[in-house]
Amino acid sequence: MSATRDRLLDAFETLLIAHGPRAATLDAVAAAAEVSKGGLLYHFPSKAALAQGQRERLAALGEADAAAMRTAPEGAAEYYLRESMQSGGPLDRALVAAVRLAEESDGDATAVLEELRGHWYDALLAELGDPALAHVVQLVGDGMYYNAVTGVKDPAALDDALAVLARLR
Amino acid sequence: MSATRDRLLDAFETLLIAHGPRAATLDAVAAAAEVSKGGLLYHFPSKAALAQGQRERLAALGEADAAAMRTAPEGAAEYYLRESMQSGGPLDRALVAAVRLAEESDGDATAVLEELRGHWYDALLAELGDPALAHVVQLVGDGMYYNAVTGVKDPAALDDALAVLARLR
DNA sequence: GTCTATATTCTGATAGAC
DNA sequence: GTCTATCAGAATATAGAC
Repeated sequence: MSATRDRLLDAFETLLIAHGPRAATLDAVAAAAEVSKGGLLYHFPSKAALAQGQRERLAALGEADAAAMRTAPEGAAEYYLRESMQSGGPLDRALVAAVRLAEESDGDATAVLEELRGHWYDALLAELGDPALAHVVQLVGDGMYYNAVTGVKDPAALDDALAVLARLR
Repeated sequence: MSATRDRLLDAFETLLIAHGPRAATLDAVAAAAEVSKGGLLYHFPSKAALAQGQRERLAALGEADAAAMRTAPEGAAEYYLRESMQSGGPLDRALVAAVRLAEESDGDATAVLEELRGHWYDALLAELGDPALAHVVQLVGDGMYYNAVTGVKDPAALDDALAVLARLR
């Protein structure tokens, strides 16, 4: 993996997260990665290729995370909720960036998000044993993400979610 | 309220929902509303003015909805969860459009979303009486929205959420 | 209130030098 | 692998006619 290639993906994600798809232009990405536009287009021949590179990065990080859930000492559910709140890590960044791209109607990004959702649900179900409960825990995590994505602050979310979860099992 | 003005806001929301902020150009909005670009710019002198018009529409619809929650026969929580799943109504459209705009930075859209969130939470708390539970119900609703916004299908969400909610009270 | 025409800047992409 | 130069088309916005 080329270092420049990774810098370009980092810059692309940073712009998507901070200012949305409209700001994530080839010009802006190249400038943020301190490369010329020509340099960018050597690694990613088109904007679609850049988006695809981002999706591949997310898929790799997401699958690793689903595996980590299953062996987490605090259990898959708590690991998942904690992860949903946490902001700024590589997975979180890749996920928020992909959500921004998904809004551009690209069915490809939605497909990756949907597949990862399935992996996370399976890990939750393996721990909790209850499909409806696993589903609701996942929705709570989704809700935390939703707020993070829209910029809404909700600091008490994790504590309240864990408290209610404790009452349910 | 001018009819053309409303048609322009409708077209703006439709484009934001279907294809994201990049597709919601002045040209495209004007064409979808069957008005010329000059006609659009008479009603909304800039793109920022168009976005502001959309935020005002959302604020009005959202406040009316929070009031409706408090008098809903099935109770505020069920009303809220059902509303979060429902797709295509005026409030739903305005909300999804505002989320897309919120990503373009501009704290203004986030401020409206945050304020509406507060109204909905107050209505949930008034029915449920339990802050942590009200918070979790809201997060589940947020989660349903998150999936709707990213295009992920999750048809069983409402039934599972209502089943788990029944166990909690 | 709505239109057409135009100015200006931005955006994605190509070509070719180094 | 990276750069500069350049192009065609799109985007926001203005001016002025009707």
